[in-house]
Formats: sequence, C-alpha cells, structure tokens
Amino acid sequence: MNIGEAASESGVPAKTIRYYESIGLIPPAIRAENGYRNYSVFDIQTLKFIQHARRLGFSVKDVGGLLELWRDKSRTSADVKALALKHISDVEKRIAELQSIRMTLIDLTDRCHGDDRPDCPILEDLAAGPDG
Amino acid sequence: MNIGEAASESGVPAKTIRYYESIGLIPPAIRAENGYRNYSVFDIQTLKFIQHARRLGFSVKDVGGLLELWRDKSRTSADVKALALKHISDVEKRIAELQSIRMTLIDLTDRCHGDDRPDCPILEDLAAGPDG
DNA sequence: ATATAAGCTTCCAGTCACTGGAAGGTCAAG
DNA sequence: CTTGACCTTCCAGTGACTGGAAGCTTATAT
Repeated sequence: MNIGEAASESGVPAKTIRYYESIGLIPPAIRAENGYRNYSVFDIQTLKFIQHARRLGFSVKDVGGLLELWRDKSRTSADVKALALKHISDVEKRIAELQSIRMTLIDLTDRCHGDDRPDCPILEDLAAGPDG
Repeated sequence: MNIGEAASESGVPAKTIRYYESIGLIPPAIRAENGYRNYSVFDIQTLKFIQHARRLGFSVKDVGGLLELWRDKSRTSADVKALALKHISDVEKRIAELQSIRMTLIDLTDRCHGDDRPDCPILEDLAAGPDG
C-alpha cells in the first residue's frame, strides 16, 4: 500500500507519516522497486494507534513510550496506567488554568459596556495588572 | 533603565523583550552611548500590558491589536470587547476539548487494573480507536 | 591597577509537531 | 503522448520563545 492510501486508511496525512518516520517514531518503511514507501495492514494499525493517542493529547514523545509499551508483551499494565494518570493530571492542570483565564476575561468583558465610547475596563485592567 | 532592570520591573525576560522588539511588537528601544537599550517608565507600562495580556492567553498577534487599541484614543470600547469575546469563545472551545479528552482518559484508566499483569484496556482502546 | 564577574550586544540554533512548497521522478488514463 | 495524480527529497516557515556562543562594557573586589 502506497503512502497516500496508508494516509487515508489511517487518518494520518502522508506528510505527517514521513515526518514520523524522520523522527524515528515509526521505523523506516520498506520501499518498492520504484522507491515508493510500502505499508502493511500492521503499519496502518500502528498509525491509527498513534493518531488516537495524539488526539488524546499525548505528546509525540509520550506516544513513542506508549508504542513501546504496546509492542512489549512483558510490560505491566501499571506502566501504562502511570503514564496515562500523569497525562490526566496535566490535562486537569491545563483545564484549571483555562478556566481561571476564562473567569477573568468574562469579568473584564462584563464590565466593558462595548459601545462607541472609548473608555474600556479591559484595556485599563490589562495596563494595571491582575490586582489593580 | 537597562534591559535587565526593565525585565525585572516588567516581569518580561530580557531575552523576550529583545524578541518582541525583533518582531515589531514594541518599537526599537532608544540606545545609550554604549549601545545598551534604554527603557522609560512608559516602556515598562507597555511591557506589563503585554505580559498581562499574554497571561490571559492572547496570542502575540492579538496583543499587537490590543496595544494599538490601547494607544488609539479614538477607538471604541466595542472594538476591544469584540476581540475579548472572540478570545473567550476560543478558550471555551479549548476547555471543552480538554474536558472531553479528560473523560476519555479517566474511562480508560478506570478500566485498567494497573498491576503487574500485561493486559491493559488503555493500549487496547488506543489500538482499536474511540469507537471500538 | 588588575582580575573577575556580571551585564550588555548580535546572531544562530533548537524547541514542538507539523505544514507548505519547490524540483523532479513515476504511473495510469485518455 | 500528454496530462494529471501520485511519489520522492529537501528546505523553510509556523508560534513564542529559549539557550548558547563570541565579544564588548561596566561594576566590584583585591
């Protein structure tokens, strides 16, 4: 299967597949006589795995770790769970940050009348800072 | 005031101040005889404004827009509010995405016993995909 | 006076995870 | 036989910095 078909099968763009190969996330593809990359059904499985993990916000480096764990039949489920729990805590931290940002922005916009007058608490508060 | 003092006064690292100058977010600093950049109290104000807006997640490009609005005495508060409301909606979208990711991860980890056995629903689901 | 350390300058490279595009080879259809 | 859709490689750009090298200036300590 050529890279284009592999891309549409897996959902990972051809460009990105080559990129994953270049950084060593996936092994170099076997080449056909014309130099084209050739992908097996197993390769597609791997690409789908990567795609799903990336959609869940795992970094490419983390995905590399997950792939190793996936291929390693002797690893324990505790290893995998630890990585996932760490990632949950990162996600929760980011959510909390964004929620705090959201509250501040809502407060600012609520106090801005948003008409054709020039005075605007949003700019005033950005100049004065969070406590002023 | 040298760039180091400007950095500690404003909270923006010296390196970042130079970077902001290089991309045109702030005008080129006036130089002393020895070539060192010289900052006024007003410049510090601007840097603080930038810092606060960045902390609220505005992109550097958006901060550029906010700075223009800040300096433009003839602008209306509606202009500013529109930019802020758009940003709130972006933040909310991102929060929703992260919450969905979080739920999926929690579901996965809940179903993974996380002991020394090798079978792990996290890896299985990453391989099978979100619906399988 | 001198040594040293801190602070400033510029410029280049690296980060992360791609993405776009140019230049050129290959292949299938009309 | 030509067009267009593939494929190849390599280089550059994104966003927002950050690190580091090489070299100048200034402040401090002896």
